[in-house]
Amino acid sequence: MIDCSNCPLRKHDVFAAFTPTEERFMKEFKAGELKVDAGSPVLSEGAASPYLYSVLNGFGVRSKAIEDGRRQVTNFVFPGDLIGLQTAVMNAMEHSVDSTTAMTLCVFPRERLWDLLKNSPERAFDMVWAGAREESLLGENLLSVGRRTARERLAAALWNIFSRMRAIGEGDRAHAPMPWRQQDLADALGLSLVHTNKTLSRMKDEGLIQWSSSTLVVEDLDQLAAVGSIEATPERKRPLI
Amino acid sequence: MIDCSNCPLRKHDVFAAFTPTEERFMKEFKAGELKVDAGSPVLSEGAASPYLYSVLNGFGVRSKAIEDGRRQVTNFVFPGDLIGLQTAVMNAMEHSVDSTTAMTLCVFPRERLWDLLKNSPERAFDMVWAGAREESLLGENLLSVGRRTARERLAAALWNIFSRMRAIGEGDRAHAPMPWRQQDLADALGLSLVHTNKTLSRMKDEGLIQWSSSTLVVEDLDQLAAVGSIEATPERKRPLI
DNA sequence: CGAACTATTGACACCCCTCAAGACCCGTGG
DNA sequence: CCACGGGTCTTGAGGGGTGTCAATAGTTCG
Repeated sequence: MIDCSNCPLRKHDVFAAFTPTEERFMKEFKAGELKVDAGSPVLSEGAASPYLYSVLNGFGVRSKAIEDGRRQVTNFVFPGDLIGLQTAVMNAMEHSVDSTTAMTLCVFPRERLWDLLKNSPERAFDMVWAGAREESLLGENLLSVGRRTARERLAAALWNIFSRMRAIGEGDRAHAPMPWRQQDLADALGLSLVHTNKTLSRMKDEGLIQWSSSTLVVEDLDQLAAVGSIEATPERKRPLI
Repeated sequence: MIDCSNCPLRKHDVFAAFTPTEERFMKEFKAGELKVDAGSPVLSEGAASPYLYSVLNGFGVRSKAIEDGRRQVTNFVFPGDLIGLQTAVMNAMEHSVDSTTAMTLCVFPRERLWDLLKNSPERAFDMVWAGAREESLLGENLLSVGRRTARERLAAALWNIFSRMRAIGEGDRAHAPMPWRQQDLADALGLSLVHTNKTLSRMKDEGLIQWSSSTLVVEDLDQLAAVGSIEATPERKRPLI
């Protein structure tokens, strides 16, 4: 039942397994696992949560909303992501997290965070790392939404999703799972659903991508990166310290 | 010369002064101070820096750029902000930081970060907090750029700037310094300079705001928040742990 | 087989961008 | 003191990218 193999709290050296001491420590920190169905809320904007989660498997979205219903998804959630850092460290969540597929989460009690920081500088580093990485992804998304055309945004977003899927070992050279709806993409890119759909159609017609039955097919990743005006840098896996 | 009074690395309890031990520790961590002129680069996207900075005074912007020159400012930089967390924890900066006014920065050597995390869980918490806060600000900005109209974006951005100025003790009830150019605002909001200017003019005509000679005047902050479709929540100052 | 959700497509409107020119502001040097 | 120059702000005209509305088709699941 207790499984730490996919826990993001070991970014200090992503290739290093936990030492026996660390493993024992982490198992003690872990409170259990949580399974949620597809399309369920995990954490809600404005709420405080006594728990902090890491994603063992499944996909989701982080999003923020305006009262009148407008929604912005700020990032896509992948296995290995940390959820609830904000609620752990501030008073409340500043964004919501919802599952897109069924997910299973690793549960950590927030009140033990202090012990973690005190007793394990490696884990402290990991959490700083996780925060910095999230900030970096948000910045990239902000650049897209603020300064790229619809076509570029879509290309960049699909490239990123493809890249992150590959990084967690999903899909193969040209294929990747694509669990999100067009509406989620539109909300992530600051576009309307209709325009997202039309732009996607055009990209399909051009043979740039294929997307059906929750699978994304990209023959030429570099071309996609070029269309998206992004430099195709793979995920940095190995922090320095 | 060594002054830690405005250092963000004490968010654990923002009202608590450093203990003598902590003070000694931080002074030892600090490598010196750096003064930069207005309009100078501090840290560049893609570069690694051996230093981490905190802002003692002055203002700046964080920004990302596309090769063809398009620029997105991701956040405004205020005194008390931490700069270079990404370079400290990942391999390189994912965004640039430039000074808007003259700034003086507190310099910390990156290679001593590990000691900091190991010896001071309070500081570790502070850094996690700083990262989470930055993420929260970016998320708010992303929501604006993706889902708000030009008018709303401007109102929200000015409200936020006003609010952050007040939080650091600048300005008074209705006045606040406004060091940035319209171009910076436009780049932060994903708008063109021209449209930013026209929308601002309209807001001035309506008496919603005044802005001249680097000073922002807002008589009715709540009205501004309403126009921006934001809930006027003040900065959270007191994290829980 | 129906219900609910998701994707697709067309028509039309408008918000915002681009281009372009001029005004203002301010430091520098003759 | 005034001319000059660069940066910033302002204003107008016109075009295009994207949003909204609305209706239909396709898909999934009970």
